[in-house]
Amino acid sequence: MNVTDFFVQGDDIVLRQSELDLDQTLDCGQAFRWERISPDTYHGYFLNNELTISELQEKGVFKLHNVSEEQFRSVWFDYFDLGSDYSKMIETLSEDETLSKAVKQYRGTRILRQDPWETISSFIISQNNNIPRIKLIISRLCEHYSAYPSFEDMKAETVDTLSYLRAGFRAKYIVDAVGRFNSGEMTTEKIKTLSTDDARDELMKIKGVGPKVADCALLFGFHKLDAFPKDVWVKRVMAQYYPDGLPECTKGIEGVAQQYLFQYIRTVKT
DNA sequence: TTCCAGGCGTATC
DNA sequence: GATACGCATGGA
Repeated sequence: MNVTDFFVQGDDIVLRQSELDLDQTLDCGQAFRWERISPDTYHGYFLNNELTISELQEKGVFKLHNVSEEQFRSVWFDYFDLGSDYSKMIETLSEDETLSKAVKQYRGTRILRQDPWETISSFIISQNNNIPRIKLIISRLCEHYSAYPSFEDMKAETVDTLSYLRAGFRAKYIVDAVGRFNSGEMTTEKIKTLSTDDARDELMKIKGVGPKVADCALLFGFHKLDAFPKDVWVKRVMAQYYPDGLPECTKGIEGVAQQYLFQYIRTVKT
């Protein structure tokens, strides 16, 4: 059992969590608003909350700078999914040979509990795009609004008003999503209550949201761990290692397995 | 210059 | 249902 342990130190929170790797968690293509500002430190945002987090010399020990205990408990504990036991999931996934290699190499990957609207809109931007440019487009959006905008904030946006994003053909998809949530046709509260399959069907009503974007939103924004986004990289790993489908040990946590396989196939030497 | 990037809509069969 | 192709943009 892997337990999260923390204490207050001055204005900071010191966190002990052996199953957390900042690179694999904050710079792995699940979130687009984190920047590595030094080898051991990341700076970024969740909604209107800003955070600088460093790993200390002692591995598995982190400092969350200028964070109160209240803010840690109410925001960052959930965001980093610190209530889940990743060592147990890793043990289960390691029953498979390829996954055991991926897990060994990328241990400390966690599935962040991000904002539903932010992940829906971010992964619309992600389609047929590369990670540096996705981050650039999202940074332009956040700079424009001084924070990640809600769909209410974006109510009046059109393809033309979004042209500064340089998002290309994706701008019309963002406008479509904004419209559906603002009209009340779609609500994140309702999607939360649906099964993964029904939630995917619901999200795919948005123009520009297909199975991959929907599954990313479900995994990273709604924490549905059985969602399994198949991007170009995961399709490669499936063709190479799992032509007959995922192994039994991934059942129920396919999304966690996916994140390890995504990292693995992007760097494995063949 | 051509190819590619955490895909999807549309046309066609 | 499956397959082919175009799509905005910018870096390699």
